[in-house]
Amino acid sequence: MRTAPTILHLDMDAFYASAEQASKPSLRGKAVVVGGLGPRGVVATASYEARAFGVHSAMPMAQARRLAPNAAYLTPRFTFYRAISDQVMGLLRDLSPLVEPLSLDEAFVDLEAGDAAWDEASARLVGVRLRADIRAVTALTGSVGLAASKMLAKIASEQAKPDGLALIDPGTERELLGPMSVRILPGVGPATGDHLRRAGITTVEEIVEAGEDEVVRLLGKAHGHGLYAMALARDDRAVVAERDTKSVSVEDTYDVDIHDRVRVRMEVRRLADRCVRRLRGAGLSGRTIVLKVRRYDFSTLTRSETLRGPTDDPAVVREAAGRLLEAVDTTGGVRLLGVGVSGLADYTQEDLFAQAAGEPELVEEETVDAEVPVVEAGAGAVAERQWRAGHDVRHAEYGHGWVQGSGLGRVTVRFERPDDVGPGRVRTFRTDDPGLEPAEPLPLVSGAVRG
DNA sequence: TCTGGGGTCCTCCGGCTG
DNA sequence: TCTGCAGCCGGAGGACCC
Repeated sequence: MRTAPTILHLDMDAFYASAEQASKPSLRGKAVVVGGLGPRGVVATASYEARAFGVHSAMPMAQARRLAPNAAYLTPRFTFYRAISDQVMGLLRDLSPLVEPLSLDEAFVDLEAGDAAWDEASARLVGVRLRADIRAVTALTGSVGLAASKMLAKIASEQAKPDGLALIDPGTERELLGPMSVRILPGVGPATGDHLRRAGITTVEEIVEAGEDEVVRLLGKAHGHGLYAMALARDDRAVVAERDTKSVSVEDTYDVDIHDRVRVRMEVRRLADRCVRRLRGAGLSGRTIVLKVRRYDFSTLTRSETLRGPTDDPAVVREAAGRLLEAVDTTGGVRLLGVGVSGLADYTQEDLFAQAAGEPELVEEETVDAEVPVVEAGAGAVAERQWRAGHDVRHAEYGHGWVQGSGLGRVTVRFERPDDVGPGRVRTFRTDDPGLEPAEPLPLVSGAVRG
């Protein structure tokens, strides 16, 4: 275990919501909630203003709306966030070749491996500069944690939030961790937390006091030994730059439970196709096909089948998923269906498509990029354009703006750009207004290159 | 109140095989 | 040929993370 605080953890502050606020001046300083807007959506990110009302990640959207009825509610724009994330990850890779992204908004960096820092003073300097660079390039803020291990660097960045930097001095770890809740330790979620609490253990200190044997008895071997070591601030997990994908899956939660068996079969086929498209996109194939079903009562079951060899043939995956479905009782209705492939191998089989005799080829999804407003054929002869809330548009006369809302043949647009100082003006159009068209997001910092 | 989507890892169980 | 056993693999589910 190293002795200098040269592991850096970066966590962008309320990332999706902050990106939306940076992109839309009228939302700055306001409660913003990003997540699924359907009846079964959950919150992905809430701005700090929304958190003041008690809104937080993973909360059902309906509950968020009761707590913060006046907040702005937006669907996520992952393509936009990914572009910003690429810029941030680029800054991290300038520091070291050992960068381990955990998600779009979080990463570990091994500063020693990049010769970027070797002691407390140099690490702190790197952190300060990094935060300034992130702000200059993206107009967003990130919090930085510095420590001698991944676990402690992550705890430090948590303490630094929002918009701060914290460094844990080597030698002070045990003292710092002791009084903290067991939930601070990686791998302790609600279930393990409850388990420990029933045994009278609520703080990190109490894990140490209970002793390794007792913790192993309570939680099992792998988890117990690991957790006891973490409680002693022992964590020598390395920063790993490249991780192989182990599985690829897609799933959909339906606004209304599906009861019709024919419809269920159709959805499973569609999901199988989508999954294969992702699989092939990543240049992979896999041996094990997994079907996931969440029933009306939220009970979830998975059924899997392992093939003789890896496949990326849509017909094979469709058939396997279909077979698995036949063994599942869906009377009562299903709220979620999913199809996944694991046991991955590093190749695709172009020619196998030809073998799917009589089977329809991969059907292109009606919306390839669901984040872009699309022209969709409606039930009638007249095509009606769908404008998604929060997405960028351009109007021939008024310029760049974003969709505030749409319905009943009308779409309301606020015309503003990221570099505007105050909120822009609002106009309402017919949804088929010929002057209105979808647009790409503008860079948050003028002059900055978007990825 | 009513619970997303995409992952990873661990545990347990049962069957197969040498 | 039967039995016991160890080890591996597949399948299912749970917990956790962002």
